[in-house]
Amino acid sequence: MSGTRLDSIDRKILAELQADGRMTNVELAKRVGISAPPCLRRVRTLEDAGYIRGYHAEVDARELGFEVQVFAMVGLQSQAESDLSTFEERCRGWSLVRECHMLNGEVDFILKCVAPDLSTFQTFLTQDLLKADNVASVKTSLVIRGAKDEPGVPFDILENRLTRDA
Amino acid sequence: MSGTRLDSIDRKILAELQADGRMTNVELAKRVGISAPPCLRRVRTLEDAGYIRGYHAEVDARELGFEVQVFAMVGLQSQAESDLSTFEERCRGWSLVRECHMLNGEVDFILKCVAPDLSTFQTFLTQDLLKADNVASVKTSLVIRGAKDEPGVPFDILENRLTRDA
DNA sequence: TTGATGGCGAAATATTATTGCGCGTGTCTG
DNA sequence: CAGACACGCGCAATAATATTTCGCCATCAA
Repeated sequence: MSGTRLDSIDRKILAELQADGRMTNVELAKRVGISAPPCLRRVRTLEDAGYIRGYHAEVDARELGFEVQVFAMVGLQSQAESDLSTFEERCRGWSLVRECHMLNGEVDFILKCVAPDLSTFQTFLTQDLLKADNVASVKTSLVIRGAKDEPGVPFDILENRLTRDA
Repeated sequence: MSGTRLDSIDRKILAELQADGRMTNVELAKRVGISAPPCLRRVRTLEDAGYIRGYHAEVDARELGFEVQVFAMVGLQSQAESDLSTFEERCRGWSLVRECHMLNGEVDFILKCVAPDLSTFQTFLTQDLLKADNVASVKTSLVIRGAKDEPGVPFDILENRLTRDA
């Protein structure tokens, strides 16, 4: 399944679809240098193998009224596995929390949150996050502005590293 | 242009396309309860108005060999606007840096980085980031595991807040 | 050499996107 | 209060795209 290695065409496909997930299969085929049918087969294979997890429209949060973006560093009282996963489960249930990553170091978790305004976030912070079981400390930092926001894979590096094989 | 307010159908469209950016227009139309032609027109309008910035395949970084994910908190020596934007420009040029946000508080920037392995990241850290002009301090935290990663807009909250109008 | 395997591309078919047009609804205006 | 207008819908027709089918060629192993 995921044991199959990717060749340079597969990587091009992934790079193109990461950049434009709604590209037509004909267009994609043209760009990667093969015809449409095998191109579509490769895409399906990449999807099935889990290289492509899904497709998403990038929606402008600000235009929709989500003006505020906040990073929250969370420290827990207990780092027992069951307590960690309990907290993670909580995070998954909070709509304002868009990302939750467990970290090494002094802080246990970093959360990326969005909110329509500061008071909404403050309410969430005091009523939900700080009151959650096992939460010892929360330090928040407001995002003043974004300079770069391109989640995903740096395919330029991939090509350099793999020029040897395939 | 973006002065036009969205009705509940528009919001449904955005929510659906955020969840599945490759949904066919017929399927989308069915889900939001209108026929295909007006649905497509709405999508185009939303794109042109900037509500939809683009479409992207979600690629599994781990499968592609990017095992390491790191948050880096960066402090600068000077917070003069020109120095800030110089640093931001640098970040845009670094492939390993996928996100760069300016923060309030003690730290000036938070960077989300990916790398194939720890040594690649360490090389980047010491050779590039720490050597960059104006960088005063960098604290890094390795991501141990991800509990939630859904960049985007929490449409469930949007609906609750807007049930009044439209 | 020969048979099996895998991937390609041309052609045919099924889906989907897109355009053009007439209809109904709500609003503004005389 | 009627009529003109603007807006957005949906039907039907057309264009583009996706998807299947099938035969060909290269590679590899026996």
